[in-house]
Amino acid sequence: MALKIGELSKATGVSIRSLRYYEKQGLIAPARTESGYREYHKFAVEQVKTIRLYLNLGLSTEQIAGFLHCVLLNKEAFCNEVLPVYQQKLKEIDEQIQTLVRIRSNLDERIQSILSERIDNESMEGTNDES
Amino acid sequence: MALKIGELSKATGVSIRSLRYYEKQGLIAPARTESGYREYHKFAVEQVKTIRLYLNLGLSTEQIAGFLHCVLLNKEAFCNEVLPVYQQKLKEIDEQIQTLVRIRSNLDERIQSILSERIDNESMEGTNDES
DNA sequence: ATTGACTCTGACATTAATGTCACGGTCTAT
DNA sequence: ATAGACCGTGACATTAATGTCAGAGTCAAT
Repeated sequence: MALKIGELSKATGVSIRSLRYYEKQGLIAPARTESGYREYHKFAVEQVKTIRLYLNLGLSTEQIAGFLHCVLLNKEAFCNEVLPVYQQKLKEIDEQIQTLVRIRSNLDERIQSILSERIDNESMEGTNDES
Repeated sequence: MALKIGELSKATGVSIRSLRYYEKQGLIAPARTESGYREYHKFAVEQVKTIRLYLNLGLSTEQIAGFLHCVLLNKEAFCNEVLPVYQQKLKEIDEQIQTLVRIRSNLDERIQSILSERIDNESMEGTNDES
């Protein structure tokens, strides 16, 4: 009935290394056999998939730890810790997008500038570069 | 006439630590006094600002090293190494933006979902959460 | 000559999640 | 009981640019 770590890894596609890491970060707390092996209950599969879901949203293990115990039992809307984390993350992502878009524009202008200068000089041959 | 590293740092706003790092990465090669002090010529101010410009475009010191010697002497359009780096970076940035936009949408949906569920339950008091 | 400001090098820290390795114990099938 | 597959912990590596510290040498002004 209980899963060993290798079985959970295969069932979830998450590496053993990462499962141990999640445990150290307080995201999952398997029982132990007498000999020290981790024993995951079958719900752990869903639990790990939930952790992956939040990690894929760009949340840190620390942030996830702040509400995971609640969302595993309730709908997100019932967990007061979730909304502020989402809103904070949304803000960060908007800032990152803004930065990237600004860089993108700059880069694009430079590329267009180079291309147009090359077209201008396409008629004349014999130019060189790369000192 | 020559600048010491502290003077160049003040003139450019770049930390001494970073100036030494740029040197190690092959971006700038100051002369040395007999006693081992770095001696920058006055053009180094512009050179460092150029380095900062490219770093702010998100290029790595390694990428910058690939064309810096050329762009310090010519217009970008004359340096064949520049365009492929720009195009590669543009591609990466577009991918990053796509990823962020996708996460943003997901996050936004979740926030809206939480908010609407809360509005739905606004009339009924006495609910609780945070097991 | 001494002090204070400056410089040198080398090293360790930072971030976050994951990979990988070493060494040793456990379990299972034969 | 023994081989082979599995598991345990702990440690180091990864990335990239920068901060910071320690210990030592240099320079300029007094």
